[in-house]
Amino acid sequence: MSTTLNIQTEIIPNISVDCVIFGFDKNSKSLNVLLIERFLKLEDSEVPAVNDYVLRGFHTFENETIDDTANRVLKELTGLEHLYKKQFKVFGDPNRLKNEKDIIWAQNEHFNRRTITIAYYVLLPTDAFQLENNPYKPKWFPVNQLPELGFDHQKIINEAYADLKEKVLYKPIVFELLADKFTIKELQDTFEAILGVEIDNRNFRRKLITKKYIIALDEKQTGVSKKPSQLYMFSKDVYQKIYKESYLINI
Amino acid sequence: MSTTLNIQTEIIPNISVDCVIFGFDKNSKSLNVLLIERFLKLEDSEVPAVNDYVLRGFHTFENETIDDTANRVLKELTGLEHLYKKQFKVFGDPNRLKNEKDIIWAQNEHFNRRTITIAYYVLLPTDAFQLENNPYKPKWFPVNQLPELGFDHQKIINEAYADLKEKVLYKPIVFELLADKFTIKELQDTFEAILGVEIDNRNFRRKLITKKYIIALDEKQTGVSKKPSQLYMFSKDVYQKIYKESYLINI
DNA sequence: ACAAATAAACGTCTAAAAAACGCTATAATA
DNA sequence: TATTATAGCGTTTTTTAGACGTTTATTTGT
Repeated sequence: MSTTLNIQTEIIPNISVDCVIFGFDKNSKSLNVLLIERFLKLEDSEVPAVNDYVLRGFHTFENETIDDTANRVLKELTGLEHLYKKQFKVFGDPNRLKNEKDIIWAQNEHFNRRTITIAYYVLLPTDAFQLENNPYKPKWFPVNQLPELGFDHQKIINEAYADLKEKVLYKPIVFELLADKFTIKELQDTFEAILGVEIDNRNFRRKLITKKYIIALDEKQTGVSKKPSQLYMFSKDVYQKIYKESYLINI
Repeated sequence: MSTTLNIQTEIIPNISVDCVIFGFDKNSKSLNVLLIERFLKLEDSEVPAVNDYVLRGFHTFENETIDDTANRVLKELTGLEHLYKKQFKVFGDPNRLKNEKDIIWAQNEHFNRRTITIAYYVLLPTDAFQLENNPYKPKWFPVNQLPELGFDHQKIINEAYADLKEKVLYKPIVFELLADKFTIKELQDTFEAILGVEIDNRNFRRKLITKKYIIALDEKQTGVSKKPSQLYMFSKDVYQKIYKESYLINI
């Protein structure tokens, strides 16, 4: 037994945090969501009572901020810290758990029936960490081909995706979905995957390359069987200096 | 005693909803926030122990949605329903109540020390309802000249205002701060008050008038001592048809 | 009845940005 | 050395933003 002081505190039974983890896979050009399996087999039955997918979530501890609960979820699932995350909405409907499976699950886990969950979404490249050896067995699913989801998690993902689609148009958050060094084509692929549109490569390229916060590196892509492309990085510093306030009314 | 069935339920002691009510006063051209007084005089003291202002908030009932808690706050304070409201952030720091007054107040009201509050902001014209006869004695304060505020409410207002400033640039929410019929000048005044900038009247006018969802009415202003201006309305229907997807990447 | 004052409303020009589309360059590999 | 896929540059047209001058409608004072 360790002599380390154990400052573990109680969880708040009616407050949880769920994270919609969006990962962009630049090879398949697909925007994915990370889900874990929810599986329950009752003693008296042959078929599983619950067998679907859910978002990962934790209950908040008494002495913990909401952001730290989200960080805990992310650390546990991805091993990573300091990820871009956006707290976008609270889901607190008294009838959130309405279907049979959710009720069985809640009883089995001794959940509080009226739990409000504070939802975040998170952006990262899918290859930022490895899925193997993770005890939760998380899996990536394309955002438009999700499996059957438990609780109100389909709704949560829909709203996260809607918010992402909106924000990506006027905030520099796409870069969070890519590695530090990226090509203009990858950036375009990311926009296309998120928005579900086609973008003219020539206009997109010109528009982005002329931005002062998109910085060309002294490096080119390697290991490709075509003309290797120029690598770029995004400078948050430069961005913030430029976009102090622009006040272009765009309604 | 009434025979009406009383379906009053318990409150959830650790979950509350606070509303930042923004009102635009087109006469003073000022963006205001509605606050109520927080006053407490302890038996053994001459001077009040607590005497400042706060946002209005309620605890959520066990059988109530979060949105309905917000609606309850708004109804109580303004008498109005169906106001534009945006749930923008949760404030759930374990040390939210840190100064002396907040702790005295919390003890006196038997508040749960770890309460998370779900914050909304609301937009309406200040003349949409009357302040008189309201038992809470709410008062309007210009957003840039707020009095001393209790709890973390200054922080909540700051974040609401920051979110409003951002959203107003690309979502048609200004109209919520004006009456159904408005002049182009009033619209401009509203933008100027929110953003704290000056806008060229001639360019603004041209830009707005050409929008299909800004519809000129067969009416002019009355009771003004200058050339009366044309009244317009905002058509949400037309707006939504046009802006299904515009996908202009504006980073 | 008329002039002065004031804000509404319209117009013109210029520069910048977006959109549409044609074309060339570079590397791997067959 | 030819092929081919993608990277990357260029040109024109259209749209929008920004700066600023002018006219028009109304009330109010004389």
